Amino acid sequence: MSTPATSESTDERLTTMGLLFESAAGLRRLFHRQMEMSGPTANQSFDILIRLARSDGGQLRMSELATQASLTPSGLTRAVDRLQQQGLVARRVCPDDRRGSFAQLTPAGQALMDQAIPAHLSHIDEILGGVFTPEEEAQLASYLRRLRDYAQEQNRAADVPCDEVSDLCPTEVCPTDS
Amino acid sequence: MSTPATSESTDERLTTMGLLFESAAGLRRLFHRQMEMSGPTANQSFDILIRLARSDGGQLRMSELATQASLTPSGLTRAVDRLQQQGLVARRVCPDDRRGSFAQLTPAGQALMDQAIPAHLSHIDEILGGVFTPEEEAQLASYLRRLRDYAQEQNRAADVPCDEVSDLCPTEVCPTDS
DNA sequence: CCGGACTGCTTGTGTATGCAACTATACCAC
DNA sequence: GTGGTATAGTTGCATACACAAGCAGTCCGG
Repeated sequence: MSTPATSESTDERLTTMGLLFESAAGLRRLFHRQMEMSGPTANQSFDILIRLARSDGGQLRMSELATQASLTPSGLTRAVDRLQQQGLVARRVCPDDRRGSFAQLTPAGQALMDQAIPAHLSHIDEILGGVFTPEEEAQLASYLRRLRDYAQEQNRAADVPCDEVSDLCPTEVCPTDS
Repeated sequence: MSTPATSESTDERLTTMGLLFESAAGLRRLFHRQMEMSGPTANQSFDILIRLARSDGGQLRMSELATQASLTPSGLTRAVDRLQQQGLVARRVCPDDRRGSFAQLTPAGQALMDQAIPAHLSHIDEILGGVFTPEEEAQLASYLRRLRDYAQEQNRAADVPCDEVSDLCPTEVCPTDS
């Protein structure tokens, strides 16, 4: 709202958004190549596996994993199906809530990640280290975090048509967790 | 196992990369919603249409458009097929090179974009204006541009395996195992 | 307890995409 | 010209994803 739609400034902003999508797509492809080289680790499955590997006990609730991986519940179900077929993860029923499931790395999955993650990390190091100074890197991360949080919040608000867009949702809460 | 831990700095970098993908995915969803609201304009087709709208004469070579939209030639062919079916773009044979095609906005496509772009721009303004100061915004754009250019360069280099790598790839053909 | 609303995940279906193979045109050496 | 190679785009096929509907388990007010 801060800026009226002067065609020049909005044009810059359009470009900025384009840069975000293009850089993400470009890096995704880059990682995709590198993965294929270093093993049969499926492309986008890696995103899921690495989040499990970084989680305590190598497990995560399906819904949490879906959020982290930017997938819908449906998409995550299929993705975990595939990984399960490959023997890399297993489903564990959540003892506290029997509706829920954990996805958990199997020993094979853990071993695969132990082998694959270092290459990935050094690839990332190469990219970020080659393009940014440490300060720039930190700043970029901060900017991106703001964008992500903003988008997440907006998306969540849109998902819950609850009492709707809060024009009049004063102290009344849509008390999302966290 | 519980701590695959390499180092902490690489862990931060992993997070930074994650933030890039998450923010892009989150914003993509956000735009997707907004588009559905304001018209039948297909989600990802918008990305193609807007690039045509911003190009001289509302037309672009297929290959150029594919690069800009982060699509493979195949993906772009289908996407343009769909838009053509909807009457929003047309294919024009390139007079200089009869292998090539232009994708060009039809009057209907132009009209649709004239109507749809302002809403999109104000949505972008709302996001960027709400999250960043102008200086931050400019800096973010600069960072993202570096990333995009790096990724594009690397991907292009990888597409042409034998020219650049020939140092270590003597007379033997690049051994694509499998 | 009992019924209804809600939540977490899965399944049915359609679609967008990538890769590999193919066609048609262009370019180059001779 | 003719043949070989490179380039622009398209097609066959497989896959990954989203949306909507469905199902089981949970929670809550009586």
